[in-house]
Amino acid sequence: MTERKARADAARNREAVLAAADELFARSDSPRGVSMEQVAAAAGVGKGTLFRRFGDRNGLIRAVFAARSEAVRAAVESGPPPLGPGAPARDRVPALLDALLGFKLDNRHLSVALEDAGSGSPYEAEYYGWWHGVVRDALAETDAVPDPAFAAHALLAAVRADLVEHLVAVEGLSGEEVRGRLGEYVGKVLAPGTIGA
Amino acid sequence: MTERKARADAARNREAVLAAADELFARSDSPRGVSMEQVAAAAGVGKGTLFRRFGDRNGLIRAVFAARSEAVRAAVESGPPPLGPGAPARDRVPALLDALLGFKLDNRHLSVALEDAGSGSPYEAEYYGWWHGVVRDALAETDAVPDPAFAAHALLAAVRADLVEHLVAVEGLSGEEVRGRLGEYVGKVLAPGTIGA
DNA sequence: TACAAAGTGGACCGACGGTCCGTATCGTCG
DNA sequence: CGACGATACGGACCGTCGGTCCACTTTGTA
Repeated sequence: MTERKARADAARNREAVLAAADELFARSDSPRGVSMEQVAAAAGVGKGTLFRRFGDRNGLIRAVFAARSEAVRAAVESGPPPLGPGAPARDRVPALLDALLGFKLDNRHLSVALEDAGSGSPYEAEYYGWWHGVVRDALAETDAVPDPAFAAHALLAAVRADLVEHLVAVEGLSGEEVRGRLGEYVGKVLAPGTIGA
Repeated sequence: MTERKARADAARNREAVLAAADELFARSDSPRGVSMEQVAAAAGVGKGTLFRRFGDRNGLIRAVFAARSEAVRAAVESGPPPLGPGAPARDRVPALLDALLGFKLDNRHLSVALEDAGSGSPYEAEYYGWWHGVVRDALAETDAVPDPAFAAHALLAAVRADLVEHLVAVEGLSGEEVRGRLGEYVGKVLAPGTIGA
């Protein structure tokens, strides 16, 4: 029964890796540009350690991403309205999407890395299911849309990391401009009006 | 000035490669599962030939994709309404998206391969720009939406290959169900109603 | 202090994308 | 028809990367 205490160096290394990876992904232009070996080196850790802790490349990316998104998640789950629970759904849906967009803008490279198909479908990632659930439920409350589950998918697709990246990097929109466009679009989807065919 | 005639074997090989790749991508579950070497072998061709003709893996995928989508493209550019030109924009937008969705349903694996971030952003692919232009212009005619360019991006995002794949393979929807959901959603976006906040 | 569990790191492996170049094939022209 | 140059071929070869493995070190316990 006496359980051994977790080793201190393990935790320290975990943090070091997370920090190093975060840094590297943020710096690099393409997610593919950062190799596991680089991350290991930057963290001052052996490759073996890295794989032991995170399983594979994907696991590492997910872990970094999870750490980064802690704050938004908390804000959505227990923060003040309209982002947090309690606000009228009509206000909350745009707030949710705006928050997610903001996060992707702030963590573009990391998000692209996560959504890279090479890392398995983004739709399998735990974070996606979570967002989808939140948006779907809020959407359902509004009655604005015939199929909240599908609409949630469609709206979330509008803030896909590579699309955001494209809008900013290629089309030259500023973050604020993208937010504005998205807000209008979401407004249109939520607008009262003919439903169905 | 007398130009040499192109060699016959070159053209033949090109077709063989295209066919083999098409076949392999369709069969394989994950695009990553098909290697250039496999394609070369299946086409009865050396690896060097393959890279010479298509530049790199990406080029090959794009070429296969282009060949496959010839038909839809023609239907959109010069086919009968509502898919082809001439139909009222309000009818054409749903038709366009439905056609694109249908294509992705029929060529799921290939589409996933093309949109794989490893193959550069899908937004850089020539085919995306083309679709975006068509949808944007049709959308602009409807006056249903404040920013046709953004709305086109958002609507196209709703039929991203990996999302479609997820809906079918994980959520278990049939192709027809997805079409129905998408149709409703597009209808909502196009519906007359409050614009903006 | 001694001992074992937990953790470490880097050599190693197989696979893959991409290059290179000696060789075979095709079209042309005398 | 024969020979020649351009063109294309193909597979050996290379560098890199994700992932594995295991001899060795560190940590906590008694």
